[in-house]
Amino acid sequence: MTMQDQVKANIIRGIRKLLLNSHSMSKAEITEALSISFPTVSKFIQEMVNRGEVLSLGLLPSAGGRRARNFAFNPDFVHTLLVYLEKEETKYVITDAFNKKIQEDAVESFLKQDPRALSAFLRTKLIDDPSIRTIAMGIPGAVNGDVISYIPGYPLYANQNMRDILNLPVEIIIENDMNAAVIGYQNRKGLSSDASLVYIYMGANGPGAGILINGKLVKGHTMFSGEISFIPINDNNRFLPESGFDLEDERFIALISKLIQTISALLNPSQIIFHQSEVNELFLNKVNENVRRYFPSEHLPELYVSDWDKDYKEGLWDIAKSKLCEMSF
Amino acid sequence: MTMQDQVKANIIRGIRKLLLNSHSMSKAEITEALSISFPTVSKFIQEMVNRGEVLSLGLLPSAGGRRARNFAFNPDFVHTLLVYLEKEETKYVITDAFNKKIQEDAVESFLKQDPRALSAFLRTKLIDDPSIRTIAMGIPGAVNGDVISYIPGYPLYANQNMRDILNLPVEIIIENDMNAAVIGYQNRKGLSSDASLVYIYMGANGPGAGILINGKLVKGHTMFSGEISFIPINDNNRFLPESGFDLEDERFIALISKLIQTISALLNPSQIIFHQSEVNELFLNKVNENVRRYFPSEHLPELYVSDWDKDYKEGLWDIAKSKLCEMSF
DNA sequence: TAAACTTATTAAAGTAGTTTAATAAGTTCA
DNA sequence: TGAACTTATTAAACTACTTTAATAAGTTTA
Repeated sequence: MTMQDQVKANIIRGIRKLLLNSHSMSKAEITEALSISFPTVSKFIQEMVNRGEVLSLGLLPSAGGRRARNFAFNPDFVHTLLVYLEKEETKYVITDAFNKKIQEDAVESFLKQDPRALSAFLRTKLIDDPSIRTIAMGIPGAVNGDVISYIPGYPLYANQNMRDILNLPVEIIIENDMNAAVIGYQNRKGLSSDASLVYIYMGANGPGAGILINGKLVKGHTMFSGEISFIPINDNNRFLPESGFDLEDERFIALISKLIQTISALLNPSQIIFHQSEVNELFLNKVNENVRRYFPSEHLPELYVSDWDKDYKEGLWDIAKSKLCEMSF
Repeated sequence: MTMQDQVKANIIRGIRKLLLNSHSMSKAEITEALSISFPTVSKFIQEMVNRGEVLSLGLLPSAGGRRARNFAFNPDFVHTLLVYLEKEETKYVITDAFNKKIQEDAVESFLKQDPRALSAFLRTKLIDDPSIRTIAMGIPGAVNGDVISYIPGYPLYANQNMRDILNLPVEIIIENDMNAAVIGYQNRKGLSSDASLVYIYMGANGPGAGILINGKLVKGHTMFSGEISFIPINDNNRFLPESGFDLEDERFIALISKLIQTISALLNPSQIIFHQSEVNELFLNKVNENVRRYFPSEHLPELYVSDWDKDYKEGLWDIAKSKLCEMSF
């Protein structure tokens, strides 16, 4: 990719990102936001209008002079198919360019079946809605590029290159569910793009964490990061609540306290987030108080509860949206 | 900074980086390495030669056709003053553009004195060698931009903006010593620019770690990352070897094993590095064997010993070199 | 040893974003 | 209500990197 192709790609990505994150904008606003010249914005917007990607929305109220023309991303220029592969069921959502639901449903879990069954199912969705240009999938396993490198319990998906095996005529993006959730949280809360966050999920199949450092996902050398059940907090050299998830139990409080202390000492993130169905404010207050006895409080992260499902849903969309900004139409 | 200024800065940075990392290069080699056109390289090299930044070194042997002209960065175009602020003494090195030592000495520690004493000292060095354009300082404390945000034991330096208080007519860069060491290690070993490494130092004043994730230093929300003494491995909710640093002692082996297990479970780095004066191969083998009992061995990092002093020295230079590539002359 | 081939460099034409000037379309105020 | 001002858009001149062509300076081979 030559240097001016990169410049061009940068401009298009910038314009798309702005338009996808706001209802509508004028050329002057885009010029200002991207620090590029008005004529350049004008040229690119014209091209985007020509190919139906951007809609010209008429005139904005005057700001003291000639009224500016208003532009918005065409919601139906591209649709996205978001697929959530879960143990009990496979959820999917078809959304427009602004993440507005067009169709939503849950079907039998494909994780227990051959991936080709999933491929066939997705193909029917692509035929029903030819506007779909991207499929983003969330997976309860480790992802390395297009490959599922580790997915306990679902051998049919282990070490599969999903792009190859699904073999569909659209962009395929896969991501680990915890990683998607932490990205979703970051965006839902409007946190900075270089945030450092750790999202903790106790889960039925053992705990896990999604880790974002300097705004980038921490995947690890062998895609094994965030496997907090292997932190040797208990006597058995693991981190697993033998006492169960009893929010009143002192032992459970001590366990989570040590986890937080460990993460804080090593990474010093600004926030640690828990699933709202797993902990409550009272519990976190107790934990917070407990950790302060052993750790300087000015360096402790904020402890928050959040809605994991919402964060996960949003996160997968954010990942798809980033891809959308990169695509060429 | 407008878009084409960025393009220009990118090109200059690219050329400098190449020339500073190789003895000499032809224009064609630079063209190839940077994916920019020959005439553009030619233009920039010409400018750099004109201002004395680059030397024209004559003709290379023929590769089957017309012989190419050979270019190299002028070693004496800029000198750098590297300052290592340590407890017992302050070391400094003046180096040329290829990190060749021009002058080296150790003087009384400035950490116990007012920073203005350091300023006066550095000023004499700048007068002695007017080629010095950058001062890079390594500090046993947390650094946030130009500010020393935390430095136990040296209250005169705490919360000082070093750029302001030193008030010198050159670029000032400060970095934590552990962070510099991990960068130095990365470069000395020629590791990839997105490596994930943890450098562990037991130290006299308590242990610390320099953490590099996806090629970026992890500094933490309040510059408190890597404070591994606060990891609650012992019963007292800390990580401090009560048994002393006895490499034969089972308790010490267990302690380090748990530290490695913790780091691996959370971050899954490719390497964990120890100081060669603190551990030995035999000890690390024992630790490695120990961790494998509780942690999947395919996800364990490689354990290495390295020369901390060399890594630190090299790291501070690498940081200064990066700055040098950004500067305008 | 001269024609054919290779590689490096320079020159000229092409492409794409920026800057500046001109024009269009509003608002404000005497 | 029209002169002065404000903001948006378009047009033209400018700048800078790329591409292609021409030239320079070697090597190889019949």
